[in-house]
Amino acid sequence: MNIADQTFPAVDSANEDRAQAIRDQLRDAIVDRRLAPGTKLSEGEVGTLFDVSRTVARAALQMLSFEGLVRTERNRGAFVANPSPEEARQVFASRRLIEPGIAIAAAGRMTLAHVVAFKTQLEEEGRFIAERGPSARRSEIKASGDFHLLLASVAGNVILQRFMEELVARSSLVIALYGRSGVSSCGHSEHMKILEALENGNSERASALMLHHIDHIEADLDLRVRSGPALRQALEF
Amino acid sequence: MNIADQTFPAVDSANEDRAQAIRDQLRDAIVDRRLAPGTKLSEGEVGTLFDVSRTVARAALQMLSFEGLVRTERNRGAFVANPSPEEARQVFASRRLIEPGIAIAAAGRMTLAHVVAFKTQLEEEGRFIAERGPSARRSEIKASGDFHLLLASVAGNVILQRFMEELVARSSLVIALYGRSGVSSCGHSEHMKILEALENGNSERASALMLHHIDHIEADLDLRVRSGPALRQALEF
DNA sequence: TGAGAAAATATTGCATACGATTTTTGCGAG
DNA sequence: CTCGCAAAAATCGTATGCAATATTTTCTCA
Repeated sequence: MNIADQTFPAVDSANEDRAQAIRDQLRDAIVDRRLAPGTKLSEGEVGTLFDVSRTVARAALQMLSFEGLVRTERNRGAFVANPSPEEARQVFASRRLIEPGIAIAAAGRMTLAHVVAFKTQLEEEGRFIAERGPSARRSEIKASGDFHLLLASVAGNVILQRFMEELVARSSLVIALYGRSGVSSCGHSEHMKILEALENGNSERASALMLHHIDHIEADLDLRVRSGPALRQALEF
Repeated sequence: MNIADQTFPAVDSANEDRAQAIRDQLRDAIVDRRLAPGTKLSEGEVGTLFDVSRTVARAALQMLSFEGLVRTERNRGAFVANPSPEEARQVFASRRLIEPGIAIAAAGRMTLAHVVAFKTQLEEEGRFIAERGPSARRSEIKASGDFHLLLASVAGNVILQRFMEELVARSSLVIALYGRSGVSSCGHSEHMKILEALENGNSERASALMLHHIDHIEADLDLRVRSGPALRQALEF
């Protein structure tokens, strides 16, 4: 249940910015659902948990707020974001607009090292799908997102890479809230097909496959407004 | 004229977050070049200037840092960003990817009110072009960006809208650094043509015009590495 | 017993304090 | 006069304190 313990030792970033390290750990926790949407993240609690003052905890929360992973209300505090169906649609609309282009850019820059990295990534992704249990499930969600982030890094545009980081993180949140089944196994094969197109330098095909892939992910969502979450949300739960 | 007015009431902004207000003012100052790239923005100075403590000044600078408008170095402070030619290319590559899609989305959502807003915007834009003097020049740059932001707000995707806010702001910085001529007068006529296509619901044409428009803006840049700026940058100027 | 008010408690927003790091200044040697 | 180095000043990173706001608990009274 302890968020700090579960994640990396974070030895490397000890020297670096502490707020950023906390941000990263909290983001991981949000993305793979150890922190449920709506959960309150009080400055004091985060601070004591990571053994820093409220000042730096606050900075970390502010970063997450910029990324849309946390919603902050004045004088009330920070909460893990609870994206509405409309927000969910906008997340995927944004991805449909951006990711096909990223796939094209990446196709033109693939090196052997990139191919190896993708293969490693997909292998890990497959391993988590094979495993059972909630922990593997979480790792699977994360790995699935990592495929898209790897692609963005290959594309070589740091601005788009950052946009994708935000979109992938928010997608995880959306899937956590509105996901129907584990589309992931299906997604895995689509990832492999995309890699194949990238390897062949077939940018058009990679782009088209990516578009379909995003459509499939979104199609698995149930974005009808449900009384359950809405009620809970209204009650600030 | 002001996009914020168009979308939110934003009247209680004074009551709201002060850091955000400072962020907005600093961003305006950066975007229309009252603050030159490389200028140091010390927390204390910003704080006294806006009559707040360093805490909130720091928060404002952190926000600008996320948007890529200022670069912060640990233990050294915040500086108005000084984008490299490579960063400049990435900004425009991102815009080429996103804005045609935004134009298509906007074309499908244009209302009469939107058309009126655009007409008002373009009229103002034209007024600044006609005027002379550095002040009008600055207003012209800002107005030109506002056209793109207005389009993004019409598209109705708040995520993409935020991305565009960042990209437009960074573009202003890039144009300030690498702009050759005032392409703006040419840009103005292109804006008008885009609006025409939007009015007619011709989304394909609006999208294509937008792509060319971005190309034209970028074509006006001189992105060759020059000894002057590079040297100055190396010397932390 | 239940509803509403009032007090107690918790949490945030912001300012300030202090050690750490960087930058500038002052000064003497070459 | 310039260079190098040490002291001083400035600036940053972070903790903490206080007032304002929100939340919870308790108490009162119908």
